[in-house]
Amino acid sequence: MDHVDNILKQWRQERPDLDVAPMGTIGRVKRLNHALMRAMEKTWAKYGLTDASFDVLATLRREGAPYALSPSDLMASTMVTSGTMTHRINLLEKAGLIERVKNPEDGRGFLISLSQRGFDLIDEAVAAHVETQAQLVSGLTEEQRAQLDALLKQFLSGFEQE
Amino acid sequence: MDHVDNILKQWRQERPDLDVAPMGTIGRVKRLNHALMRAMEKTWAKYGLTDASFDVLATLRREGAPYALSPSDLMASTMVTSGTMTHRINLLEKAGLIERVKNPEDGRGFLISLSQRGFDLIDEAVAAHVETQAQLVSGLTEEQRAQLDALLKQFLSGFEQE
DNA sequence: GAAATATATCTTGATATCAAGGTATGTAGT
DNA sequence: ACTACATACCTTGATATCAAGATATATTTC
Repeated sequence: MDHVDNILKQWRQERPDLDVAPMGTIGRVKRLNHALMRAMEKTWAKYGLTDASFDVLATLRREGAPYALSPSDLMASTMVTSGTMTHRINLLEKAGLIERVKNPEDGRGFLISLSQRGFDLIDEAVAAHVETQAQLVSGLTEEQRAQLDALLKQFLSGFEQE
Repeated sequence: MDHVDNILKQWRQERPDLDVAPMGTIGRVKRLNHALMRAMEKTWAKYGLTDASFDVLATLRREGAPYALSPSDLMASTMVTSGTMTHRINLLEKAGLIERVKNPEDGRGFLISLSQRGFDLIDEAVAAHVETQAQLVSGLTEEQRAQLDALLKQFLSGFEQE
């Protein structure tokens, strides 16, 4: 009987006409996401990073050499709007972790490129981050984690690239 | 091969020293939450509500008569800070959907109580919301949804009430 | 090659959130 | 009853986000 079970019980009492089973699943996804984010923020903070800045640096780092993407690519990968991405890039540029360079193939745009400092920082931070994540999933067996993964993937497939 | 699979593939190429399997699971929770929230916001907006305002009104509604809780109770239920809850209550009070009444049992505090308009609105909105949620989980069979539910519950149990 | 349309990015203005700290009331220990 | 501490809520200041719209460059159509 967890928090979400209690919510469903209340609704069944008050509104027996509604089928609230999906609310349980969706509610748990929301609460779980919230708890995971809060936990991961602590690790990011140790490197002076936030969800937002880690996200951008990590996206550039895992892309491989030469560690550069356009703002549009970054937006697509991180699910934020253009205004938000501009803001993130401005902050990271001011911090010297990335650089804006003119896109030689498209005069309208830029490429966002990891600086050496940005590379070094994210390479260290991601190792700590992975360790934190391992800790966070340690309540599940490897088999359960894989099973959860498969279900989440199917659930997500209904929303991506449509 | 979804978006998250691609991220993991990139990391395995660039940082084969890291075990990124947990990142896949956690990443899917994040993306799924994002997609679900965006979809549900559309329904809330039809009733002039947001995630925040729906959350408060629904918490009061499902509590049952007399549909009143203290701000502290609401904070505990909705995982936000006191400043955020004060702000939410101010907005809902201004909209005439809730009322602040002095807590007769504790001079420091208030009770937040659903107004008649608030009750009518949330009662209608929650029906539409449940319908939206049914639509959102329709990509899973009932059995899969129940299985996902069980795994999420176990995952969450490591974070709640500790 | 001119006009119409599409795309890439940035700007603006509004909002929600959080962390930290403030004030008032309640509770416990002596 | 007096002191110390705890609790409940609000205020303040900073930040991240989004939606809508602006500007500049590309691309397509005729």
